[in-house]
Amino acid sequence: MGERRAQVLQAAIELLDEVGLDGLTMRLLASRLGVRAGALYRHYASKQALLDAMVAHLATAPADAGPSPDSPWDERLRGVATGLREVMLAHRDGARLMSTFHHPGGEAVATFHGLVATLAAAGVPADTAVVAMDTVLAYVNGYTIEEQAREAVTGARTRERRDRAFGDGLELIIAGIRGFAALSDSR
Amino acid sequence: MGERRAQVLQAAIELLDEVGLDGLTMRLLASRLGVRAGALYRHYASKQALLDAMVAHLATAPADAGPSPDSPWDERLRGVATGLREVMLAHRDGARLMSTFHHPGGEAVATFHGLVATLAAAGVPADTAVVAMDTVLAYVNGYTIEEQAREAVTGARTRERRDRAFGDGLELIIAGIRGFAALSDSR
DNA sequence: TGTACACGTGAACGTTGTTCACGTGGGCGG
DNA sequence: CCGCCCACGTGAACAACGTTCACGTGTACA
Repeated sequence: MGERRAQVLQAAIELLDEVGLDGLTMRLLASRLGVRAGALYRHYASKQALLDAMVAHLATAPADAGPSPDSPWDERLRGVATGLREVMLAHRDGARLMSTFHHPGGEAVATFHGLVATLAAAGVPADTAVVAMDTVLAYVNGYTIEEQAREAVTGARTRERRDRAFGDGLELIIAGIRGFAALSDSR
Repeated sequence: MGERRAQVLQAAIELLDEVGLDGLTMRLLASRLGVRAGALYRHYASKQALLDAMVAHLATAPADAGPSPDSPWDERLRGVATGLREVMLAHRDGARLMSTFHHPGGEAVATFHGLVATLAAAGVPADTAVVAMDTVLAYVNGYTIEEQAREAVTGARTRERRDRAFGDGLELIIAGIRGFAALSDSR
């Protein structure tokens, strides 16, 4: 059924990388498909619906490639954080796109709870584990949004420097979590 | 000179709180001032220029009310972080508004460097101090953007709960910083 | 008195998302 | 083979947006 629907979605994602979120207009997308703008509404009820579909597609694509099933909690946390940033950086205006989307996310909450459980098993109090996850997520979102906003203005730092800065901040948060874990665990 | 200019700015800020960033249109703002849309361009070259002015005005308004001039570093950090969040929460779509603005910010960089110096004086290595500030800022931005995005959809948690969650995450980061400070400081 | 200037008008331009009555062609059941 | 359905697309229009521009005002100052 939704074969054409998928083609529209893919074309939209490709166009996003070419012209950015602001340049992504229904008429331009239609012309890229050899079609008039009105035809797109056969497949998506609104532009927002299309954007939502794009986010859902981009977010669930590389859900795998995790660090490992049962590695130490800090390693898993690193994997989730860098993976989330990777997803956002993978496409132009990726962070801004994601932030326009409002959903708990079916698969996202699963890994979220899994990580919380892992933290708890490592000696972190349950409520602190939730706080830790929220903090890391907020950090990743905030860092990446600003990173991509800067990128659009001036090609400031190299990718390596940004990776390093991101990792340093992440390690700082992990150190903070470790402190709370140590409270109820003897080293 | 720019008397009318200031009136336009204030009306824009008031209108923002009423209709939100998406509802803030030049025509509506003009009608609020008993004027046609074209007249606004006598005072601001473009809508973006108006938005920039709004950000500049909102960001520099409550620059004072700091925690204290020479309190311990963690207390100052808390003050800056909660102050920044407060500024964003003070107006509807405040976080989104700020994120559309690209500037180092004259006064902002001053307090930034001041805080870095304070951290360094407290025993935190200079480069780690910079990382710490960047991390806190990214956290505050990320947390507040998502907080306000959620707020627009569903009136989820109460303000107190959100304050507490924000503070908990902040304490976690501060704990992480303290760990690095302890490395070169006894106790 | 006259001239400069700050301010506002009204109409238009181009672009955006979105709608709607209308076509068109292929596949499937009778 | 016929007829019908259905997915798909057209083309024109609508309302709203940011922005521009030639043209009017009044007030203040020389």
